[in-house]
Amino acid sequence: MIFLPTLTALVSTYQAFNRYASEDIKQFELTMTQFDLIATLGNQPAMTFRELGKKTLVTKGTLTGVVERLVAKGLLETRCNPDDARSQLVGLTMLGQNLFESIFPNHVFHLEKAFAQLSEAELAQLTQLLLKLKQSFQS
Amino acid sequence: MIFLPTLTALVSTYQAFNRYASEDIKQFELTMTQFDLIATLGNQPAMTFRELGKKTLVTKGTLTGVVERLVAKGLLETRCNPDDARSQLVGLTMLGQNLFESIFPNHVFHLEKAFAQLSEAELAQLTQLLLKLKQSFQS
DNA sequence: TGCATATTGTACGTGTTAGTACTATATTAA
DNA sequence: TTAATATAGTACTAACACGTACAATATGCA
Repeated sequence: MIFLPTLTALVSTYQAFNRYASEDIKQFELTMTQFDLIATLGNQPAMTFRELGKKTLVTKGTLTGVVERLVAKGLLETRCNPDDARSQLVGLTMLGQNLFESIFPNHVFHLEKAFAQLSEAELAQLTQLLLKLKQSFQS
Repeated sequence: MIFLPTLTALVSTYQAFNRYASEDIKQFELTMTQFDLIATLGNQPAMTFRELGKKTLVTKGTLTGVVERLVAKGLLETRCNPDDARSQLVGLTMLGQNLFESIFPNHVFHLEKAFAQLSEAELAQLTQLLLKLKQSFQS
């Protein structure tokens, strides 16, 4: 059970990040997942559900609902994919693009403040150790 | 945005852990959160909702439902707290205790296999860096 | 071509998850 | 002792999250 402190640290840090980021995003009436989609689509050409899900780490079943709500808010729009009739392309509307531009830099700055407490070397090491652990879980 | 790789690593490693652990636990018809409660209550005297929530990092609103389902399965039981009429004590039933004893060691071993890919020094360092980051999010 | 197989996204069910409001009970201090 | 305040747990709502099943479409190969 020597790994228990590490496991607890992983889970509690993830939760702390979620709370920290959520608080900032809440003022825009968006959830974390919704913001993640907006951020991923910002300054990018429209992409398929599959690509969007891969980039945001959101599974396709969840994605349907989240996109639905963002379309209802007028922030996203979908259209048929001319290259594949099974799939659709999702992209920001003008409104979504404007929102992205007005809130994204501030949110990045908010996150930067937290991460800045770690040096670049520490960030690199943390990333490397996390990815090594992730590998272990996937093999 | 130098922190982005670290953030992605944090989120994806957390998700990878969840999948890795869930797969093992699914065979017992339990969810991760349910198992977490069983594991926390194993070999322990009954505790209040508050204590249980604190140890498992589950908020009280969520806890009500999770405990409800475990009581329905006959794995947990609640009783009044003689020291405080507002609260209840939650503990394992005999069935829950038996289940705990039969599955907990195997699950620990399953987790150990993954964490064993990192040395003790790496685990310590990872823990330290994660906690430092967590601190940043909380201040 | 035509069939077997894989992929895309939706529908649906169960179970968290967080937040807010609420009731009941404890605690504190005037 | 009473009034103000804090705490424990429940009720409820909205939104994720994941798995499975499904229909429509693509793709591979015989």
